[in-house]
Amino acid sequence: MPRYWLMKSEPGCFSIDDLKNAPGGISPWDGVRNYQARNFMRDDMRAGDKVLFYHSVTNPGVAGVAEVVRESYPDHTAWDPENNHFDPASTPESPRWFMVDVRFAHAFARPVTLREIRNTPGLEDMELLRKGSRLSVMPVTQEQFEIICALGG
DNA sequence: GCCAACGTTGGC
DNA sequence: GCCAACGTTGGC
Repeated sequence: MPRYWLMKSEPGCFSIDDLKNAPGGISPWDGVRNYQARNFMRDDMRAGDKVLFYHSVTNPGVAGVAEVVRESYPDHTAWDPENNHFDPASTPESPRWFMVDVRFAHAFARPVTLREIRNTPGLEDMELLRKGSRLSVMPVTQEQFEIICALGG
């Protein structure tokens, strides 16, 4: 049974086009430094799960769809002092942060904006819309996933 | 265990 | 740039 997620990224940092242009359209989803988001990736994501790729900050909205192709493994960027997401508390012997690999599936012809999500019946319960929500990795229902794909064309 | 201070996220 | 909301840290 495939399952469904929404993952946020600032397009200035990593956009859906960056994923599309990565080798094989595959990239690690690194840099997550929030325990709840980490737990979703580490404990619950399975290869084959579908992902709504959400662009935050600049024209916030869902830009397209990706798929989980590798289940969780340690996020080595946490071990690199030169990396923005360096965390000295994480070590190769005892990794604190984990990531998955995702593969580009497709980009929506028309991004589904946050405003549109807010105004579409059937999407009002999305975690994304919860006031103050900052989760960067969150589950969505199959119904929510399909409504957004239909809006995206 | 409490909670104030701080840094970050992210919409607008 | 502003600021509300949140998560983490660290003193006590």
